[in-house]
Amino acid sequence: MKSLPPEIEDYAPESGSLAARAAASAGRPRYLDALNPEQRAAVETLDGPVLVLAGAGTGKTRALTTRIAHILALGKARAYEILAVTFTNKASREMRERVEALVGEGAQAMQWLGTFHAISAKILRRHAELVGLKPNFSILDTDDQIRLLKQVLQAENIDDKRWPARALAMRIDGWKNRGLAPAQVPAAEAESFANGKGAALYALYQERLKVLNAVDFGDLLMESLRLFRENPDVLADYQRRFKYILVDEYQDTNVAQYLWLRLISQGRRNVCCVGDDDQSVYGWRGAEVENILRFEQDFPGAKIIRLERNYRSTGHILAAASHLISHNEGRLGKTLFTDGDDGDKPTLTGVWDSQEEARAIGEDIEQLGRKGHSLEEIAILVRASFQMREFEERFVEIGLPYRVIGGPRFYERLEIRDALAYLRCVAQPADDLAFERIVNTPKRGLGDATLQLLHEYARRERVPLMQAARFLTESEELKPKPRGALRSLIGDFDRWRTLIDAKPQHELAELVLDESGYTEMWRQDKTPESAGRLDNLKELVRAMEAFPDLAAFLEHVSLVMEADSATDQQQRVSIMTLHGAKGLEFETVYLPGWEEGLFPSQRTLDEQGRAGLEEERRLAYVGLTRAKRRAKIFFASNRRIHGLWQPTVPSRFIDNLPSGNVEVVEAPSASQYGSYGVSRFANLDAYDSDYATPGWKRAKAGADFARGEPMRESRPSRGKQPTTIEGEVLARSSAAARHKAGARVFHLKFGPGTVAAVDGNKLTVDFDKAGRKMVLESFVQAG
DNA sequence: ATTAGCATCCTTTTT
DNA sequence: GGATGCTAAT
Repeated sequence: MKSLPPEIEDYAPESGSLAARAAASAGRPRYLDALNPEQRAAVETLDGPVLVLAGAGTGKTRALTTRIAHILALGKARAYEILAVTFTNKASREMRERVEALVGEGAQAMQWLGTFHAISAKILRRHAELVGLKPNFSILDTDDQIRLLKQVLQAENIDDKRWPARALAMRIDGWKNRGLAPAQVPAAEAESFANGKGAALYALYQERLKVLNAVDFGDLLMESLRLFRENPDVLADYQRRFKYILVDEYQDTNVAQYLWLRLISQGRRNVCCVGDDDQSVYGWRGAEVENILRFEQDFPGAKIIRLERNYRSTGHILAAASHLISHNEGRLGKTLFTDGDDGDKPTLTGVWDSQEEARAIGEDIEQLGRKGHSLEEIAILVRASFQMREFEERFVEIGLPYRVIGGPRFYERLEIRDALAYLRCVAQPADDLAFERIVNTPKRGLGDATLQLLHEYARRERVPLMQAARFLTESEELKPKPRGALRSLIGDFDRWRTLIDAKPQHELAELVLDESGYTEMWRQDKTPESAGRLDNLKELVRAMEAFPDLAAFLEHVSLVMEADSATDQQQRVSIMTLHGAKGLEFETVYLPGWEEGLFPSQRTLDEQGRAGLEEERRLAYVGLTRAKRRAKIFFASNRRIHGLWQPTVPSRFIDNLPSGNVEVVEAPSASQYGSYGVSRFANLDAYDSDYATPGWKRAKAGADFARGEPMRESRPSRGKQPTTIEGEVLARSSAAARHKAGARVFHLKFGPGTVAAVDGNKLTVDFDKAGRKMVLESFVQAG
């Protein structure tokens, strides 16, 4: 077996060393003074499994980073003997920075600090051959993954209209999240795709990945799991190596990650997981709250430490958030408290539509700005990214500087992906997906026909496309023109490849992009974006300088798809999704779009039922607890969905707020826009009554009425709701109860039709005019 | 082989 | 209302 490199360059005092003893004898180290008793327990309880339940704003990261510093200071382990896993790149960067702040350069040696995916990739590269890969395997992103699946579907003659590659990708991801190899997929689920071919397609896809010497995100976990299971000696080595293991955001781990962690921690069992069950918001991508709820069973003898003292928010905000989240069942339960002021009550404002919402929030922010508040301390947190546009448009109009966080990412841009495909072809000649992407970009006269030929040959001879191309240019099978183009392309790649070791990677990249004609292509392009694209390419080349070599850069790119080089000094308001806001805090937080269907998301409700509702509520909790001093909730009575204006109903989460801690506020200068919708809420007396007052109900009924077709079948009438949870309607329109085969329905776009089949929330409908379509149940009304 | 025009899908959330 | 992917026309 392959032994691990020695890493002797890292220094940390041996446990018995002078330095360690000096530190110990100096009494309590200074960094412990900054902690409260619970945090200190989280830091000092080093041996055995520990679960730290850290509520929002309770100093979780501080506890975690101090714990690392403590381990290092006591000499219990060296930096490279600590495994510290986070969920996002953002979190691991922050952790590294903060450990560095505590222990200085020592943090540099934390080479096992990173995301589950990054660490898995690192391990996998060291032992690639044991799982049938070469050490330079490519990591495919979602886009590549779908393109590959498309090919698999095509090869199997499966209609990818009826069975879209995207849907298959989601299923496969789901299986991988649950740690299921193709053979382990439950029969019932395997059946459910393409008439029972689900698992078989999964298996074929895995085969293709191996041929391509590639893995997808899920494989990073799956393959390292397999590596550990099939090679106990390798596993034992890592078990021995990691003297202390820390896991951040434990509530977000999926089954595969849990299994991975359990394997790797069985050695010394010094595992410390930090998390908050109330902030578990990634269930949709396989996170299992159960993991954290079950911790004590999984790690017998575990100590549980609760951090409940909140340092972030004022009293009313905390009260509102706590009351909201108390509507969830299945919590471990924490009671956050603060010694601080009550502060301002969170506000609740109703507006006519989403445009007025943007207008009102824009004005409110301007007002704060005039009062001297920093825009950096203001954020707008939305449920879904399409909500952002309205704010952007409005803010551009009024000249309010803003920044969208988590928007289209640098490495997802077309030109960047193309450039990377070139580099991947240079570094990893077997990377067919990359090759395919750029064979004809810029245009070289290598179209479908040529590619078809390449594919045939590659398939027959079981070689990568690049090699197929090489052979074909030497035969007579190609017409002269494509043959020449292909030959010169191959020649280029061969030449570039000889330069890998001769030139710094950023210079090589520049050369490749120029010689391939790629930059020229954009220079010729006259569309308005082309200049920006060229800038991005320059930026890419510049970013490469910081890496030791091309391979290291490509690794970084596949795993850390982000780049925020915007280093301007101007203050900006942040616009981001609620998911993206997790872990952040702001003085003032705007929470727009609290409407049924949008938040909670109808889709989540339809697909996940009660678990989905609770997750949405946790998201609301996350949103509220981001606010330090001001939280401002908005809901609109009308919103444009799929280009059509639809009346909306205030979110049930508004009913979950404690009326005593919330203030109902009229939108600033709303009347000038003739918004009669607002006044209803202004009249609502929220002080001495709950929201379930006659006034509130009237307000809601008003929204119903605005729907135009008063109380028709478009919504289930009160009283015979399909599913009820804690007195709440789960799904405003649950398919099962509403439409049966044969029923007449009406669809806004397709018109009247007859239901042919029902599949969960999807209906197959024979429309009178539009023919047979599969539509979401929520888009049709009984008709 | 390339392009323009048309149809269709969609809209969570991310490693 | 918008992007993406396909078909049909050049």
